[in-house]
Amino acid sequence: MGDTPQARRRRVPRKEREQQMIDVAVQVFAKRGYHAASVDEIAELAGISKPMVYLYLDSKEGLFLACLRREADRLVAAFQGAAREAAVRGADDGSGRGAPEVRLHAGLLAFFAFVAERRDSWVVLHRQASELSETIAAAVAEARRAVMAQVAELVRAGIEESAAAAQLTERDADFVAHALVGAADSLTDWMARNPGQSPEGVALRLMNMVWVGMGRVLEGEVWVPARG
Amino acid sequence: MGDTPQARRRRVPRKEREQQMIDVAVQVFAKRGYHAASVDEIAELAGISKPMVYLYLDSKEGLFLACLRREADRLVAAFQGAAREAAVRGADDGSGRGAPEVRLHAGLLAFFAFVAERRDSWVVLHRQASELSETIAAAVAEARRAVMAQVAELVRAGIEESAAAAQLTERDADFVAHALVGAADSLTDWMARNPGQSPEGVALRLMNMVWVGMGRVLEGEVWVPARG
Amino acid sequence: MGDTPQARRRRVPRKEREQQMIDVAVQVFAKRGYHAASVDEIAELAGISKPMVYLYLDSKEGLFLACLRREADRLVAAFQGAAREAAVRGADDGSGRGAPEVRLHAGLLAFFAFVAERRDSWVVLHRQASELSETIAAAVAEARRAVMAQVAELVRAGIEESAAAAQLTERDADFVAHALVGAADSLTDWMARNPGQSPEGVALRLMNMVWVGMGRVLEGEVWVPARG
Amino acid sequence: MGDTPQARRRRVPRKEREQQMIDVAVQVFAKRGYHAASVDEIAELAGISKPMVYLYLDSKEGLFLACLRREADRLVAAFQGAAREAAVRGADDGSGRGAPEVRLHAGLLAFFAFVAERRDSWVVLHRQASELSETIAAAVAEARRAVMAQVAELVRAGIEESAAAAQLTERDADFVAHALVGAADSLTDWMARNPGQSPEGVALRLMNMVWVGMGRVLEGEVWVPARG
DNA sequence: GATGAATGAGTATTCATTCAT
DNA sequence: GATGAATGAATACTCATTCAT
Repeated sequence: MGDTPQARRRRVPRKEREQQMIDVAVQVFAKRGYHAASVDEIAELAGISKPMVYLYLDSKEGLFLACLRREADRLVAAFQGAAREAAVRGADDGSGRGAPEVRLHAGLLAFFAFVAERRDSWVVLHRQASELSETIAAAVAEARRAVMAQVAELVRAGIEESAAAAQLTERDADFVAHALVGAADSLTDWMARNPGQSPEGVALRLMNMVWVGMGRVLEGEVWVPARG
Repeated sequence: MGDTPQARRRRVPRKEREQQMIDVAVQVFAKRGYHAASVDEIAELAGISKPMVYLYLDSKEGLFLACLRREADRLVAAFQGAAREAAVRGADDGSGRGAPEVRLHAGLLAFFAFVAERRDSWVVLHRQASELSETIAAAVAEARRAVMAQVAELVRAGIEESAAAAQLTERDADFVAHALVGAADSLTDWMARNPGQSPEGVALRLMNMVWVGMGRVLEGEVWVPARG
Repeated sequence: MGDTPQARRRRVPRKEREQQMIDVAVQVFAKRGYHAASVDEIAELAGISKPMVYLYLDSKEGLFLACLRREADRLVAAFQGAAREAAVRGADDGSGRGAPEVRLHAGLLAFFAFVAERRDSWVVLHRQASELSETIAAAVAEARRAVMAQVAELVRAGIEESAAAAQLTERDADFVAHALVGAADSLTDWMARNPGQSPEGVALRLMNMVWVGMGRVLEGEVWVPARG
Repeated sequence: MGDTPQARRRRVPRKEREQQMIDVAVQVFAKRGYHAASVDEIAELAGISKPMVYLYLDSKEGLFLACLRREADRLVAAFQGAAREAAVRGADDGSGRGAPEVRLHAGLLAFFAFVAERRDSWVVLHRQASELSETIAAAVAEARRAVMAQVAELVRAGIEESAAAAQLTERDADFVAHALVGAADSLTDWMARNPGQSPEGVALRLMNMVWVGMGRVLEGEVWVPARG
């Protein structure tokens, strides 16, 4: 009659159960998207019954929000933690805190590391995209690739004209294209929030920021983080 | 009692009806997201019955793909058209075609104009995000804003150190933050596609491209499109 | 106001509910045919909601298959049980088992008893015919009757020539006609499975089996089951 | 502008069009069953538009009835024609008409020939069975086979006891089993129409008719049609 | 703390049938 | 004689959510 330690433990404390649920839910939401994810599947994978989910997290929405909050906190903590640490390390430069770009670089680094390690968390935070059927997702990906290809080609052309061209690869052009397209996409939101701004203004600003930067880099100007 | 010409006509030719359906569908998909959009609503708003949708576009998926294709074609055409036109205009510089950055700038401009004019199309193409309930969408927006705020603060700090600081506003920092975050997000895909790349490498590249560019701009280096 | 014990209970164990569903489904499928039967109707008659049907039996097809299996098992069990019992009873004839014809007779008897008692089960097992509207069903029945009438007439003519005619009625001719037509119909499948067989061969075999048998019977040869 | 003779003729006379439709409809109804057959498919295969079907045959039901009637007439005509012809040929035996069994045999022969040649017609007339999905059809076939196998085994056992066993094959037992099962199935209707009859009575009658006949045949009594 | 049993409300999809030309 | 355009009505199936134990 006695439950062995290996048996799925009954009567697990609330906090622990909640974390189990959220762990599973992050995976499922990332894999299927919010709508397509079913509470049934999450409950089953978590090894508990549906009513528990509702008892602890209230609703599907509550469950998703819990995922969102936990992962967002983790990401922010990683970013902030890294930036602060860099500040502390840089504090001996006399300014009392690290240079902004050092902190920014540390934050970006933490971000990319987070995403590399916890893809699911990032997907839940930023893209509930896979809602879409495979057919549709493929069409979307194709459309995106077409845009990317055009941009990449222009970038490549720009690079070729530079003296440093030889050292630069296809992959570099691709990198710049991704950054550019991502920036443009995101600036879309900035435009929506700043109604007075004309497309002309936005395009010009973006060109200045990215193209000039790229040009400097090609001319040999390089930014490197100070030794930690 | 007479039907005005504007009254919803009966017995419209197939091609025309299809465009009507797609027009409406783009709006609804943009507003609700793929899953939450119901064929019922689309049919009703289009002033026709559901079977017509299925007769002409085959399925909900078919309908969405039709939207996707039409809008993607329009966007690509706008981008490409602008870039080519710029190339033609620039042909007298002796190179036989416009400089790459001129063409890129024209393309970006066309892109931002497209998005400004046809928000729905862009949402359908790129973000079926609003799948999410208002509550969730708000939480997502909040999370994003938190990230944005941190980045923007670092950017502002960087700007402040520059001599040109006085001329630069809150809005400029926000612009850079959006561009940076968007680029970082997008580079997430680039990382996934280039498995060897370390987060360190990506962060460094991004810093170089954006920060150096920003620095140059702050120092007065400005890129301007040639007079058309 | 008090619930009688007979009142439809809530929260019935799964196995029991499944049997209730199948009971109702057999009736409805028999009455309406597979396509015309609606899961809605079955659920309502069973006093439960549709999702329960899908939860327990998976799909309309699954529901039908469950009916099919249960009734087929019952029929086979009845046939087999009767045949075996006859074998046991006849074991004292020295052969160690009953004569084949005794067992066959017992099986046939069980079959006819089963069909007489559980018409619905038989209809589900063998004829999902009532798919057809009343009008069509009537036309089909009429066509069948026409065939039957012709055959019956020939049988009657055959009987009349025999000495024993006086004792034989209209009903007997009808019996033979039904047996003959049913046999012919079924042999249609046998033909399909034995491609080499010519219609001539089949017709001849059937005549030999039935007509000769009928002739012997008319001449007074009678088979009777041994006293049980 | 002139229509070539090969082009699908427009303006075909009504009777001809009707026959075209019925030809196609018989095929489709046989292949899909009544419900699963769609007027769309029939119209398309017939090379005309749906409204024509409704103009000429009134409704799906009307279309099916037209098929039913035409094929039933053909079958009855074949059966009757053969029987009459046999009667005429046998008229010189002095009775003024052929012996009943000769006519019956001729009719059966015509029937099996009809079914062999026009499977679709027979399916429409007698079995709208394929309404069922493949999965279900397979389960039904399996159930039927199980019954058939049991019966066939008893038949085989009966045959083995006979002196003539050596000459008889597996296929013969199968033939008898098909005839028996078909007869039993059909007698099910006879029972329903003759309420007083007990299962016992029916089983006994059937045994007498078939088993005795089989026994005679095994003992060498053979019926052969007179030379035509 | 935990769950098997149960459902209301909705959604995509299909099809026979008719109208306007 | 012939058809493209259009629809009302129905149906299988799903899912978040809640009771009763």
